[in-house]
Amino acid sequence: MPELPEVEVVRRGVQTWAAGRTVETVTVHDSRSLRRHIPADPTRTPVEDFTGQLTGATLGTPARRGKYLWIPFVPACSGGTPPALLIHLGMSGQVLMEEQRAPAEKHLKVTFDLGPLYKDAGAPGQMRFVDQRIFGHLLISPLVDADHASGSVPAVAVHIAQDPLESGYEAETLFRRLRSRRSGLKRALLDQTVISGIGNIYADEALWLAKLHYARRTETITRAEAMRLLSAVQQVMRAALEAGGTSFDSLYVNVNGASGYFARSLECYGRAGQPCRRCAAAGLTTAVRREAFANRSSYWCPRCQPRPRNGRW
DNA sequence: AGTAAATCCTGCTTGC
DNA sequence: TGCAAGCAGGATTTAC
Repeated sequence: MPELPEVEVVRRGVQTWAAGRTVETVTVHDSRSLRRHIPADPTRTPVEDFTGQLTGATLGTPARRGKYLWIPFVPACSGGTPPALLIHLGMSGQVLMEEQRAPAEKHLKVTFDLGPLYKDAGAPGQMRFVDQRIFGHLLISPLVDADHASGSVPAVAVHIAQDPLESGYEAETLFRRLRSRRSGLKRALLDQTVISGIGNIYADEALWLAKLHYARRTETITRAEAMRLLSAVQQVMRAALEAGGTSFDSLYVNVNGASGYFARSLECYGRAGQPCRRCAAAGLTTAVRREAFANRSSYWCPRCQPRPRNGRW
């Protein structure tokens, strides 16, 4: 559920409340949240290696690409580029700042006890990772230079494409990737190696805004359509970010504990059977439709986003 | 090689 | 009332 805007909200929270602090102790309550952590020391278990590397490390400025969030360790005087703590929220992951005395959440997975935050002595003592469905995960990964990156990215995330809110994102790159692919348009939008940060909800919102059908063949996309789609994606995500990251699903809570996605702002997703708002504004009545798609759902307006008929499947 | 389906996981909702 | 099936979905794994 958390997509780019929600992850960015978490990143900002981490920057405010955790950057510059030292990890004093780490407690792993459920090792499944570390299933993707590969020990740097092969004689250690993932939990031992994870806690060992983190204990005593100082957290730097958090960074993000698409739905991937990572916190580089602050380099020690003795040189070498340190790794980063990578956080992926999956669909139900939360990062919470809590007092140590606060009761454990039902789905608490990892607790980080943090040293003082010098700019704010009242900062909560713990950063917690809570995740009901365990699609999220934490790991420690070395940072490497990616050829298209302005900075460095975790080695485990080098395959992730730039996201549409990165400065200098090239619309032409998206156009070329869509044209060279033989697939449906929404499938391509959800492929994080094509463009990153888009999930099921904002994919439907952006397609609605751009008036494109989700199953439109990517190899027939025109340059103008690709530009229109990218603009729609950026518009939807900027609006979400402005709203503070939203989630009608109470599973998603941002780092400050406030709740998530902005349900009222959704124009299309989840509105099956309800009138398309753009059609309604034009005096027409068209019901939003829902169809099964790749183990989930797609929502679209049959008038605004008609299925292509001219052989462009 | 490139695309698509299957899979992981839990809790809420729906149907019989 | 109770149980079972259905649904939600990000990203990796497996299959074609």
